[in-house]
Amino acid sequence: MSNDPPGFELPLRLFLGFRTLIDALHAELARQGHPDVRPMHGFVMQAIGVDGTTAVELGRTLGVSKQAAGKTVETLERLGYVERARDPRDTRRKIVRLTPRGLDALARSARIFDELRAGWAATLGEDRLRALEADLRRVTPHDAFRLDIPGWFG
Amino acid sequence: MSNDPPGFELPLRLFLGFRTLIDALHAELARQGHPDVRPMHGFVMQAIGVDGTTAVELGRTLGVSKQAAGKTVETLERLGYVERARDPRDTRRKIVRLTPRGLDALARSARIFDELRAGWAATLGEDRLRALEADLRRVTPHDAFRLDIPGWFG
DNA sequence: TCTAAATAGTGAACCTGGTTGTCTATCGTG
DNA sequence: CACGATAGACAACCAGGTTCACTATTTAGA
Repeated sequence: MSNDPPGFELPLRLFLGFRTLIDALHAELARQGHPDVRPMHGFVMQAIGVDGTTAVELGRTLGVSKQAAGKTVETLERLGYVERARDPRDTRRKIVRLTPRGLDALARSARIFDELRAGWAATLGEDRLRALEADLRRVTPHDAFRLDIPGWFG
Repeated sequence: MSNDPPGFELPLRLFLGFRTLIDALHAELARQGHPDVRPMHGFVMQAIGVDGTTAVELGRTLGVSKQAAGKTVETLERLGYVERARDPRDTRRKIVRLTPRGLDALARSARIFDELRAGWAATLGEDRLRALEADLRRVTPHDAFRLDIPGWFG
């Protein structure tokens, strides 16, 4: 295997690919009226989803403590992307829901991601891109949406 | 293109692939006597390199302020992975060098990354993996080592 | 040559996002 | 109906990032 690329290139390229897409997404999102949504906020809003959730549940989804989830929700609330309301069936709970602005950001993100993917397809060819996605599916955990991105660094 | 996978899967898979490798690396690194080196430290040590560097230079390489670079060097120093010494030709500068322990961690990382890549090659086939790497090279910035990973989140 | 600009490092104050521990209010069950 | 489990909030702390300000040294130019 002495002719193989060094192993460290693989994680590097994966990360650069990820970063490239996320940076492009947020540049475009800023252009479309969402300049202050940070990469992490996108993932959090995705995790909140259109049906809403609670801080505890969100923390579990994202793999962080409920307090950390609560703090992030607070900042998202300050930015106008989510709102909280008491659950009438269980007054301990506070349902976190996306505001129209939050839903707009989410919808735009989905469209922009599709466009970015189309850009890659134009460069690589649709078949190569599909192969790339298929290969990645084989070497990554199957339950896609458990990213617990926040804070896994450090 | 209505039959294409949704665009958001691509960044997700790239990130999961990256994360999978990094997590595996650090699990193995911990097993091999380096339990307290964090993912970010690995990138920083890689950026320091075998020849050493300075805080300012390191900051530029990593895309963070010199103060931030300095702080990270401090913690790495506390952990015994780097040491600092004044540059005799320019007494303003302090050269940051990897200690033997730092070099050991770096060497082990390289070997483990190679092994992890071999694992992917066993799953996907060497040709598919090479194709994946080649495709990623085409859609990511060419100058590989400018990751400025620290803090690009948030 | 000598002064002024540029550079290296450091410290302080602050921000974000993470942690754990503690506390209260509410729910649900034995 | 009392007690354990759960939801949320608050505090103290940590890591790593930022900017601003400052000192010490080097370098370049009038």
